[in-house]
Amino acid sequence: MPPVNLKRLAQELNLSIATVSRALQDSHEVSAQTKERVKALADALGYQPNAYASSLRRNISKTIGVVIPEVNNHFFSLAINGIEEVARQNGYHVLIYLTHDDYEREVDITQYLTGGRVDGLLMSVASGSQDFGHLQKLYASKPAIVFFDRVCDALNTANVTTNDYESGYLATKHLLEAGCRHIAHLLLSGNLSIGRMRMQGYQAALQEHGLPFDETLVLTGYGDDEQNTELITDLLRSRPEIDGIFASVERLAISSYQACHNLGLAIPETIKIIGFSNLGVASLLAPALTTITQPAYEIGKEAARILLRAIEKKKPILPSQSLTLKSELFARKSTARG
Amino acid sequence: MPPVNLKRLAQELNLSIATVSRALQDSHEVSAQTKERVKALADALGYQPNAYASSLRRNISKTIGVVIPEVNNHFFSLAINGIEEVARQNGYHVLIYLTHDDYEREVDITQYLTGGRVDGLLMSVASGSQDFGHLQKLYASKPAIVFFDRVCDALNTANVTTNDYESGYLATKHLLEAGCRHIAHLLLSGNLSIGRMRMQGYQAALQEHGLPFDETLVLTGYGDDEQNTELITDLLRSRPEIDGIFASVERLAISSYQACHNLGLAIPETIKIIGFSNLGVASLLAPALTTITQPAYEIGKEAARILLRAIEKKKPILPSQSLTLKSELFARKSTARG
DNA sequence: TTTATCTACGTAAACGTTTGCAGAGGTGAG
DNA sequence: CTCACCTCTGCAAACGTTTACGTAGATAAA
Repeated sequence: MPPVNLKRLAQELNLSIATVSRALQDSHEVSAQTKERVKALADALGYQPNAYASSLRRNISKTIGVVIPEVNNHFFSLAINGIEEVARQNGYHVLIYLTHDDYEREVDITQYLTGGRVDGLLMSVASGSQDFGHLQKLYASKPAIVFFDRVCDALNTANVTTNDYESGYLATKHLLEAGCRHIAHLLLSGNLSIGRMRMQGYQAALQEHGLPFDETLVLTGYGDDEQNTELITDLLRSRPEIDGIFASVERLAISSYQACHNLGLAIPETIKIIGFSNLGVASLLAPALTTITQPAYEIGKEAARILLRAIEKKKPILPSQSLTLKSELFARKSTARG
Repeated sequence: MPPVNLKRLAQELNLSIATVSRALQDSHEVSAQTKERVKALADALGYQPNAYASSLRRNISKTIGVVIPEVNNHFFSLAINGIEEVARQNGYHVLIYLTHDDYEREVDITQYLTGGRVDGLLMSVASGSQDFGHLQKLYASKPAIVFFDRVCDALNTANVTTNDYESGYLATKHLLEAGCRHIAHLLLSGNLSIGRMRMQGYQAALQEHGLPFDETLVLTGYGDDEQNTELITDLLRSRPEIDGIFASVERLAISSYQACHNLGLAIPETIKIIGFSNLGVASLLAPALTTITQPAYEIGKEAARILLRAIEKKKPILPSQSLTLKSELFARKSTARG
């Protein structure tokens, strides 16, 4: 059985390939009658245009790439949800790449993507990244890029983030008002602007309460959860005065719980914990975890919208299109006053 | 600046396009010296082959599609992790599509995919699907398909699943041995073989303990979590004799917790709960949730391996290549003896 | 009548790659 | 010297689309 492509349709209808192609695109250059005939046969034979031929010819792939550290994380999975939603509504396909917070992988991936495979890119930078040379190369090579959450300041494009400074400030203030005086701050990387912002909020709140900023209370975690639990356990053991933890990442909040369990520290009596998290079951934890929750789904949607709009209009993305959404603080048991 | 493609390289090197193409593929038909020259320039100019031209010509896209109900679910996000891992190692790209357990969307998506956009497909069927006509059409249209977890028996291909009958049996038995006598079973769809298997295991365990199978204790949930919580709350209110819940899906286990909280039912004292789940924080819940945990990451990896092997060898996938991995039961507080 | 305009279709080139075939030049055997 | 063979390279077609351009016929304006 011959494949069902334009040529096949054209032959069966005694038309030229051009006319068939135009008919399927509802071109005004084709008579209504012919359009009918073409569409009827196309439906009957189940014609599906060859995406690669079309992409090649038009230099448009109707595909976007999503490059993120991990997917097994509520923030990112919700973001993907939003991205996929918007993409689908606009007839775009979504390619997914995971960096596992590894710099090397991120470099590899960005290289694949310079081939025009995608029309645009949504990205959240790996915490392990130090320089952004690979991103600049990628940026120069064409596709529109929008960063979300973990942004890269070095590129002249739009970012979709949350009010990280304010959130860091409020989280810390929340702990202070609950009575904490020695607050540890856990984060993944000091290189990312997102981490710096939260850190600055943390410092501002401390200062406002007349407390010194103690560098040794800042812990930078790795990718591996067990390793992080280990690190946090060590920190808590060696610094028994710590009475509050501000975790900048969901995973570190969980590891903190584990560490406290290990050491038999009572939450919130002897130590209070607040963390960035999109964990749906935060309220069901023992004890319920106080969270700063980012609107992950909306972030994904907005980032995708900015990207697709730029692609469709063939206009470059301007930093002025950046968006800042608000996170929300849900006070729960883990930071209740002793 | 002219684009950097084969033509450009050929011109600068005074070679033909054909020779350049062959050189980059390490063809034995090109002299070592020429290969060197070509590769050097390609590197220098940052040449990236046009994926669409290549796909068009070779009729191979080096891309697989992943069609799943949702991504905000630990089982699927871990599976994606495994899939992406294997795909990347083999130079494949991963397109992702979410059905949100909606039949219509699944039909739409399968239609996109009949265009030769992907070389193969990994799929977990939407719980809302009733007939599989769309899948049969898709199957007929070419690409290799491997189902995982939520399989479609109607197609003559390989499935990667877990020991669902056994798991359903063991979960129920676990509750029975903990003292439960009125066990509700929550699931998403009775149409999927996976649901039927677990249900049969549930029934077998009941029978073994001389207990009758009570249809009214079986609850079929929807997509929306709040709605499910509502349903479960109603069930528990109207049937106070229920002293055990076997949730066939992570989300239903969580909703069960919510329902118990709403009603002030003590877990595990008055009611015990076990659920299929890949929730990392299961042990941190109040109380810690007894789970049957599927090896989601391995499932993703194995499914991807079977698929890619078939693609590379251009051989059809046989049902005999199906794999059954083992789930593990983690007994925790939520099913402890009163 | 001629000329212009419009409609509906066809011709052919182009997108960038891969690959069958041919051929030029060199080497070795008879 | 001839013939065969091997090495390296080029020519050109093909993959399935899209689209600039051309054109035949019809209609309308002059």
